[in-house]
Amino acid sequence: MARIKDIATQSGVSTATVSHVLNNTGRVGVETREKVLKVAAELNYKTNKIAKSLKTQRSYVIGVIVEDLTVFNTPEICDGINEFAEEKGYSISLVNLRLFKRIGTDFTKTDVLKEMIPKVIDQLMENQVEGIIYIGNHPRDVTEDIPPVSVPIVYTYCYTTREDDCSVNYDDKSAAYEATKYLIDLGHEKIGLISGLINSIPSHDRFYGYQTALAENEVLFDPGYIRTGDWKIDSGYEMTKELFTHPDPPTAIVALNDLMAAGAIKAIQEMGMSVPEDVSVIGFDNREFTAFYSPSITTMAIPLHEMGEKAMDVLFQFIHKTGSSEQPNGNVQLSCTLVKRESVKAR
Amino acid sequence: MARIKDIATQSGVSTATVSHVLNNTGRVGVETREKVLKVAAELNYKTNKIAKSLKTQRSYVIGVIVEDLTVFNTPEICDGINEFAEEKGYSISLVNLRLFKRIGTDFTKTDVLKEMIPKVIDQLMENQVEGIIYIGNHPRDVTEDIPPVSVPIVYTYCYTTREDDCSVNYDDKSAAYEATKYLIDLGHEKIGLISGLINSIPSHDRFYGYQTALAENEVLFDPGYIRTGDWKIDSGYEMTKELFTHPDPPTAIVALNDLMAAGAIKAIQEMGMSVPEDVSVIGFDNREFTAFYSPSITTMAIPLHEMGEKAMDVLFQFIHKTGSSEQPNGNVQLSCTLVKRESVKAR
DNA sequence: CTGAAAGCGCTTACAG
DNA sequence: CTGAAAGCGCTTACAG
Repeated sequence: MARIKDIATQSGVSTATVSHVLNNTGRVGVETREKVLKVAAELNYKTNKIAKSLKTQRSYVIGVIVEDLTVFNTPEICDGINEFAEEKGYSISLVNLRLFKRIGTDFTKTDVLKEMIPKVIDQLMENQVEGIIYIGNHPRDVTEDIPPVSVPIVYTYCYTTREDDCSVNYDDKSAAYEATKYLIDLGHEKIGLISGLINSIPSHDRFYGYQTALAENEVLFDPGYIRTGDWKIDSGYEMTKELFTHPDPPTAIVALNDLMAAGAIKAIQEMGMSVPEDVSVIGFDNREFTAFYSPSITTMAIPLHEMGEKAMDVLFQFIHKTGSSEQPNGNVQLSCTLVKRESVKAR
Repeated sequence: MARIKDIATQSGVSTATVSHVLNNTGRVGVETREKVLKVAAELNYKTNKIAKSLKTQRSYVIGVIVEDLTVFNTPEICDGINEFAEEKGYSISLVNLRLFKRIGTDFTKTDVLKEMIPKVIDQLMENQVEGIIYIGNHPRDVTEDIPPVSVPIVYTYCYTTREDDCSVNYDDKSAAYEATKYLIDLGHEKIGLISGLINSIPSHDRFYGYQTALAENEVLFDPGYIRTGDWKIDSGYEMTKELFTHPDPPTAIVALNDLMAAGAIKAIQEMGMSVPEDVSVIGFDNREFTAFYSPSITTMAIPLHEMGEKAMDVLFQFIHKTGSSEQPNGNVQLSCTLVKRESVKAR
């Protein structure tokens, strides 16, 4: 590998001058400049960024910690980070906790997390990252799991209550409101809701959005239309069967994720009814399969790509501390988008 | 950030000695050692790996170039790389070409690739990566798209004909053979095949596997049972309808990917038949949705995780050049696994 | 067992 | 406009 010193000797100037022409800093005579550039090209010179980083104390790398790369939300968030980082000239050091494979979806097992996180943060710090983005698998408070860090850290698809730290998420309440409102506007008044696990924040917020939509549009709230699932397909199936024991069964169902929506559709079809002719079903997450399902499933798309971009944007602002007062903080919320497909029909 | 020099002054020894105790190199007196360790802990010392790398000329980082992180195969391959890299103490610098978003699935537009690849490889080289793994989106020859690199590079989910370079892939022929054989063993003799685009290597190899299975089991090959789709769901639907214009229509269909299998199921159901009661359907890829589909789809799982691990393993061997003769090379092929679900039934 | 010194490949005041 | 020199934070022969 050619070094600056090689260019210097071959072009008969000092390393200082070579550095200046390579970085366009300082005034260098035009012929000196050309000579140096020519030699650099001949030698196929590539900057040693390790050396440069050491001297300048800037690495231009950010650490991205993902709880699990193979969970559906993560690649697209990462993609957004990549896009923005590429623009800004940052490299990504990726750490994959592989959490799902290690502990499944049981986030009460945070001892595993508590043990891993400090280690991977240390690693990242040793590699001199300028900031960290932490991508969760499920929206929840991770403040207890993640120790304070001496570089900026922004959380996405999870959040922190730590002051000065920033998270970027999506707006669950509005999303559920919009989904419910969509059904109401289509003439539905008996709208079943299949919630996820009750101890989860999305379940709470989405339920709130559902209720608000009913209230604001003067549709009576009937607790008999509410069931609690566990996010898995089978619970959507079972809760739907239960919903249809109601004397005046729903004409539409909002499932709080796509898997339960698929379960709901299966149950409805099994009961001899058809989606959307007899019952409309709407999901949440816009998982890939919803487009392939038969019928294709109307669902709320989470702005994953935008969350990644925004997270990187916020991190970038932290790193380059723009005017002290404009410092971003708290929880940024991006909007979801309704993706209309075949599983919903006007009443 | 505390430096070795800080530890040295505070514990009254030289930086050389501090370095020795921190790295367990050289003999250091036990009380000196303890003193140094104590001070290091007090100062919350973290190695500056940038400085260490510069001196030792080893970065312990490998570059992972993915054609598109959001395409289904990529996260799981990455996950395998992560697992192995973590064990071996390597960091991952992730570069996402975002190819699908840039050019879709038209790999004839390789000019975009040809322009991007040298750039990202240069970046990686400037960051002093010790090796590179390139993850394709579709099995194809990428030799023309990727210039020679001065560090080891291994390809996965794509391959190269460049000598000394190594690719790791899965065995398409055996996989298709096994899928077809499975149907034959269940008593099927009229087995339709819906191929992907004809210019693709997987289409070729899988067709070969299908034919071999028929031949070896003395099932007559009927070209009337063969249709060519384009990997998309609609083509599976349409080709299935065509297959059923055959005077003696198939009792089972092998679709060369899961999307076309989903299309096939849809078509079969629409024609008033049932899967698997009337027709069995088998897919390829084990996409996530196949488990949620109704009926759930029997399919061939590609060993993505293992491919990632193996790629990292091979790269690791290149980096640490174990005995010259054992150098891995050529195309490593891993086996697929049949995932049995509801869409197939004995005849 | 321990330390002084050189050097990895860069950048950057500073002097001329 | 150009160069000599110091230094970023480490490691590692080498000498003692």
